[in-house]
Amino acid sequence: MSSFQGQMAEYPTISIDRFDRENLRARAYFLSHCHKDHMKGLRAPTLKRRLECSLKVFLYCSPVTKELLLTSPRYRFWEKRIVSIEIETPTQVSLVDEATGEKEEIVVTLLPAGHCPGSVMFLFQGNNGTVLYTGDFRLAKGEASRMELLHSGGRVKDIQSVYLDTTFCDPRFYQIPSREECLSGILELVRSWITRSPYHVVWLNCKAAYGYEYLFTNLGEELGVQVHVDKLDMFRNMPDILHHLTTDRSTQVHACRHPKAEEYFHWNKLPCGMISKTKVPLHTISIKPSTMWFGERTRKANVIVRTGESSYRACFSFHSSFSEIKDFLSYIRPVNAYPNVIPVGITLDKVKEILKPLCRSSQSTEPKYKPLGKLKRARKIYLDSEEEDDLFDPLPVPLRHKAAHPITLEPGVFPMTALSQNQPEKLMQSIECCKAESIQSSSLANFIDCEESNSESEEESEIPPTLPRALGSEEFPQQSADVDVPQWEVFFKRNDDITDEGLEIFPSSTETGGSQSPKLFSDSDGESTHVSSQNSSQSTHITEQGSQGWDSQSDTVLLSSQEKNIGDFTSLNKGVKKAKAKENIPVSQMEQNVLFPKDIHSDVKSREQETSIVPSVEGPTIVSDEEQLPVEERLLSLSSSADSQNSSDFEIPCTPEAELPRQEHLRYLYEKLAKGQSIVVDKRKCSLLDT
DNA sequence: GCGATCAGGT
DNA sequence: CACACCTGATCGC
Repeated sequence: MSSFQGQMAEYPTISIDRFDRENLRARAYFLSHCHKDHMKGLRAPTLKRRLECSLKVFLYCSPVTKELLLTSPRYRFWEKRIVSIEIETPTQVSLVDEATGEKEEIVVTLLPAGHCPGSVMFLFQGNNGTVLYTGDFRLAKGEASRMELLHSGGRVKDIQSVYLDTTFCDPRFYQIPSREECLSGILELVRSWITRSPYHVVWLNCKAAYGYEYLFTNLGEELGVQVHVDKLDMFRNMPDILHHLTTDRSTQVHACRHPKAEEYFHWNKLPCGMISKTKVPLHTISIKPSTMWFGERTRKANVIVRTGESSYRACFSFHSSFSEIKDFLSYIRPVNAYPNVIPVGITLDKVKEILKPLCRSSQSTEPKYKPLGKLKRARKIYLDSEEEDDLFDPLPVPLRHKAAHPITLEPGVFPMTALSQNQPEKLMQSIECCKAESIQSSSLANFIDCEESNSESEEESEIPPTLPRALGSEEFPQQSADVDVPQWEVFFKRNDDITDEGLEIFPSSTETGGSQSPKLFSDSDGESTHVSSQNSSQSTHITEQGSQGWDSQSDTVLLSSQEKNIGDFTSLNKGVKKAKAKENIPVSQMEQNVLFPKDIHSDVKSREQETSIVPSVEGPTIVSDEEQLPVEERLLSLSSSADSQNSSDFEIPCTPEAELPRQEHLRYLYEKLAKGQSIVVDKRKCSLLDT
């Protein structure tokens, strides 16, 4: 639950995700996503009144968030005052004090947050520096490195402060199975059940909240079923979601709700009232999405846990795990990181303590223990699972430079650039300097119910489903009206490369006569716990063979019985393969990748497209702050290389360390080490533009 | 009648 | 575990 009060130190005249108290004086409002805990005060009469007299106050959000928000009649009064900003399009916003006429310009960029439809992070750039408000987010490891607009000049931008979703920022929540793992687990459970007969139905016990849609759409796509929901008109302009939903109760997959749903379910009745189909009683199982987490060294267990005869919990998280947060933050390396959420069971100070070493300032002040007697560029032993397994020493300071300040503009919003969304991605390194030292395992069941509500319940829209909404085009003629059909993919990239690992635990065909429930818990490997009772999840906390390499590599594998077969590089290769399939990297660039080590989540980014903010339609010219550095030169070339010297004020090493070398290269390095040869790495010269 | 707050539930 | 909502009761405007 967000406890962010709405204002950031650097830009106190804007309010984000809070609309009460001090925020009533804001010059501009931002909404990261449509969950209630981020909308406090948004429909209060005080704000409504203020809006009536302050004609220059607007609410900025993503097109999908605008759509979802305006579906609710209670927020309809915002209609003329919401400005949707396209994802990944730096846009200038004028912050005007209506009393004094004082004006400040700020450039905001919306970055997909992977939390729910429409959810974004806000990157603000202005006179008080660059700050990132993450809203709520779930980003997989390495995803920050693929965000074009977090970078500039081939490096991560110089970010002063990050206002961070710290929901699971506690070592207790070290890992949460990936979206893909959870999805495929649920998928196979549902498949194994509904293929038994037309009378076998599944109730997805989801709470009133946006965020389950990607589950519905994936079930729809994989199983060819539509999901029964109570309402779908909010998605009327989102065909990719709408297509997989239905209000027809006769489907085999339900996500409908009812206050007495649990009671209904006890009597084999669905929340929508369905109890039989053509007079044949239904066989129903319930699947309750819950967050399951695993400690740092815990081998993952199944993403599905049976909690009763016909009840299951399925792993599902809207928020990044501790290791994902750590990866994100240590990549961004802001000067400051402020928690937006106090995780359960720990204090604000404790969270700050956790965040601090991930911030830049800590690097100079906190001496880090380093083992003595290292060989030059000696390989570190793989210690823990989620870490970067740096092949090389982390450099003390990541490269960064400040973005150029855009020129001042008239009030309103101006898209600053028209970057292609499909451009190849940057190859950026992850820098992992700080490993969690001790992870206390919880003896508690490691799941949390997944609930983030958004629905307005009662009197919801009577809008004709087909009518597109008129946008505030008078105010902002540069925004083409009625064309912003929200794109679901922007928020959740679907991974088309889901491996078939783990599928064997859900025999979809074999019919076991005895139990009504699908057979779920084959012991996929000797030690992973699997369960058919409620105490199961505790066993997932069992700490296993401390620092063995292989289990640390298996972080992308959850269900697999192949875990034990994972060699040193299996998951690396898999990662590369995934990235390739997912990101549509041009063949030529993939070929380049072969030549260089790369992080499993990194991709080569085309140089020519950098973060240069170029004029789009009528936007002003904002110049790229620097020339691109050739990515390739910063990669494996371990000999000294002249990285681009353009505009270089300082010589600072680039940060290639975090790229995980490819198998071939590792072997090469190992061979050299085995032969007693030293591996020489020269400091490379890179430019640092900011000061 | 409505909003804010709290207790209780999931 | 206690999330992040919902519902219902109470209180004050």
